[in-house]
Amino acid sequence: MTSLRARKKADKERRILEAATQLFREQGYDHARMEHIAELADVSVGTLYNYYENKGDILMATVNMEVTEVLDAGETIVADPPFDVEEAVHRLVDQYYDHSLYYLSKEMWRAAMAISIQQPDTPLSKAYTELDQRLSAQMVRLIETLQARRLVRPSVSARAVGEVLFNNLNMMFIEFVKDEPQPLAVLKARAAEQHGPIARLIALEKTAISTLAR
Amino acid sequence: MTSLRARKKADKERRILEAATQLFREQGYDHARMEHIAELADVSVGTLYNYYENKGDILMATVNMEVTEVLDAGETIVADPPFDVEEAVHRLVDQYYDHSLYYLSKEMWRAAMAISIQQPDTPLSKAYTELDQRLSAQMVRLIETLQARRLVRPSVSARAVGEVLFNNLNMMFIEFVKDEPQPLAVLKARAAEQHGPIARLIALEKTAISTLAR
DNA sequence: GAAAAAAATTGAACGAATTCATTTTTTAAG
DNA sequence: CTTAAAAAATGAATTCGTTCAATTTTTTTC
Repeated sequence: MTSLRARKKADKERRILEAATQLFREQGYDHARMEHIAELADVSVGTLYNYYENKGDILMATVNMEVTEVLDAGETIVADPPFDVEEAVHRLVDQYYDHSLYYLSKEMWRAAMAISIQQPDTPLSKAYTELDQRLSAQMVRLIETLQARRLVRPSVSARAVGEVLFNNLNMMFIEFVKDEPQPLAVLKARAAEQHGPIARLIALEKTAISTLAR
Repeated sequence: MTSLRARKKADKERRILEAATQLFREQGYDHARMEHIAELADVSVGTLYNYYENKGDILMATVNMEVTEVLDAGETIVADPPFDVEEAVHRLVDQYYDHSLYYLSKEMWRAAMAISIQQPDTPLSKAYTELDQRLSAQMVRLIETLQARRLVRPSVSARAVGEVLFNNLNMMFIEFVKDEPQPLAVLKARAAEQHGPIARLIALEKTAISTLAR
């Protein structure tokens, strides 16, 4: 049987995360006060620190849940991608992007990315970095799958191309969250402009080489 | 004639920047205390804030000087690149990387990148972002130059490929500074692994297509 | 079920960046 | 050269995240 202590603990951890996430969304990560989070979660400020290392850690817990969802959603596409390289890459990329602002604001993403860079050795930052690596691996697998289906030239290094594409979409996402007014549609359009030419470079089609389009 | 006031001001700004940079290098950005910087620069703490918006702003001033140097150094390579795509890309990338740790520690880079993401609208963060865009444009120009010399397929979009390569090297640099023990040589080797295949994809040579090597 | 041990909670105290009312210095006006 | 206005400098007060000694709650032991 789960002890009273264990139950209380799980309950409090959930309450803290919910309270914090609510405030982060409503007021932004920076404006949210630890005191206020504690109040909402019905614990003392000191208790917050028994559950999370610091304020950023609470944010990272939320962000990691979000990224995990994105990863799962991506799996569906990799399992059965469209029969066209450019189309397949766009589908995966757009799904990442569409998911990204569902739970988290740009300001929350900015804070999370800053934390993952500045404090890379905390457990939840490491978890975040690992999730990123799994997203990258997912893109690599997409290219591999397309290659197995003879849509991508066999001579291409799926690993290199997949990782480069991922790093590119990731960097573009950073620019996107830095630019508060930039709409999602603009991000997608810009990403498409860059991934399109790469996709056509690696595509294996009769028309591929003659239409290595600009 | 420059007024007494203007001279004093310029002198103080320089003193503050030097003091701060020294402490950031010696003790790390995080451990350096504003009080200590003020003391070294021979001004009061309050005065620091008449010259820079906040602690991060002082760091960004140093970092921007560094990036400006990298940009200038890169110009030399773009003006007269090696007659081989892969070689040319590696030269530029390696020069970026070699320069990066000359004045700034990994810890300083981490802080600077975190700041540029989290506070993207301060003047010096915007300047940093603009410098980054100019580095990206430099890579695009390298590809264009190679294309003009018939080393890169004319059908390739220099813009797309250049930007993708830059975003990739930038993202790899972020991973590098996050990973304190990773040596520069490993960063370069990993970057080469990814840029090599891309370079060979866009290279225009008799042997190009048959050696689209993995 | 009482006592001891372990775990969890608490909030006041601390540390460090930042702010701001006051004072000092420099420039401009007469 | 005085004096008023403007600019710059100052450091004490404020803010907010984080720490930690003391207290309370839960579990274990006998």
